[in-house]
Amino acid sequence: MLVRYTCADMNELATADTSRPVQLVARELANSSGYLLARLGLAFKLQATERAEASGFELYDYSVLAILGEGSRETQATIADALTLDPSRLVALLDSLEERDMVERQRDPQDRRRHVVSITNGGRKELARVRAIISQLEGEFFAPLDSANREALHTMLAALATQNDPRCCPLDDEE
Amino acid sequence: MLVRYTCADMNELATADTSRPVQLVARELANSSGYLLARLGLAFKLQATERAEASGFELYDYSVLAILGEGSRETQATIADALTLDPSRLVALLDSLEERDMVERQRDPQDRRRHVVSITNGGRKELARVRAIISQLEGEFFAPLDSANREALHTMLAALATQNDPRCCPLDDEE
DNA sequence: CCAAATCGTTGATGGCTGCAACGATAGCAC
DNA sequence: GTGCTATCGTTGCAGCCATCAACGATTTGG
Repeated sequence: MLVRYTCADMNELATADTSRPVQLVARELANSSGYLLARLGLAFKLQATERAEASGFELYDYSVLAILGEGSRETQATIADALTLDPSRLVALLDSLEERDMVERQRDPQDRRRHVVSITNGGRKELARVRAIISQLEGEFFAPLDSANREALHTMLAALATQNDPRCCPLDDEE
Repeated sequence: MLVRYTCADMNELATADTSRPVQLVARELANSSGYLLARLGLAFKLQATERAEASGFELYDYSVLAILGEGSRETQATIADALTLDPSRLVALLDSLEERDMVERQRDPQDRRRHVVSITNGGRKELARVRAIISQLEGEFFAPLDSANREALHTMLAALATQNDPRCCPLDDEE
């Protein structure tokens, strides 16, 4: 149940290599929803990374900005936890975002160990930009499904996430 | 659009950390089917890895055995290509599998540069074992969906794969 | 006032990925 | 037949990233 995927592969996929008759994975694997989930998820992430970086973003920037866009979080640890990200990795991300004036770190006067992180106006503008990029990608990626099916798919994914990745879906959610 | 996930995280997820009120990701992200796809795919892969390794397998072993289980491939390159895997990485995998007498490498008499790789009887038995493990995981992972929905989901994933990851789904496929 | 815990940060370490180079072999041109 | 080039599997190397430990600053609790 492998999922590796490289940027080179994405290019290869893009340029549609017709010289060799694309090698197929075992039907046994293609028949596994879990396997498809893993490969599609990785494919989506790589395309998102590609497009985001083409626009000067790191993909993780989007996750962070999206979270802050819905309200400041009390501590950096909460952000890292939501994203299942090592706190030390978050430091570099915030440094980068702060340099570009997209977020602000302020000492919490209540507890001076903490940094309250919040998004800036500039950050909101940039957030809108990346959001549009990702949104566009999503439109292309899910193009094979009509609107009703897309909604059905999302509902099912949310149900799976509720059990398998609670950080994503607590209870309810709607498109 | 981040997807990182560690084994530690999986444990954390397993032990159901109730001390802290699980931090949620932004609704904006949870509402993105692509984001859910990425996170669920990674979650599934990690759980699969965990269980496979608990039984003495490397997860990639399963991919390789599954492919060979449906017929020998002419060259190692075709296997690597199907799995979107660097040929050099495949070498180590096959070495390991060959040591454990699960696969055989034979020089192709037609073209002595090539190795024809095939699965052994022992390999078939081990393949059945891992298959059972993964199958069980899949049952648990997709438990939130009833049988009809699971089938619908698989059909949709297959449709997406046809466009976004042709190596998985050429045209038709059925559970 | 002291000890232990927490928060953000830095630094080091190990593992993995992807790439380049190599020997062996085949195909092709002449 | 003889080079030249391409292909195949393999090996070795080098960069990158995740993970973990440690540290200063600060808070909490006894």
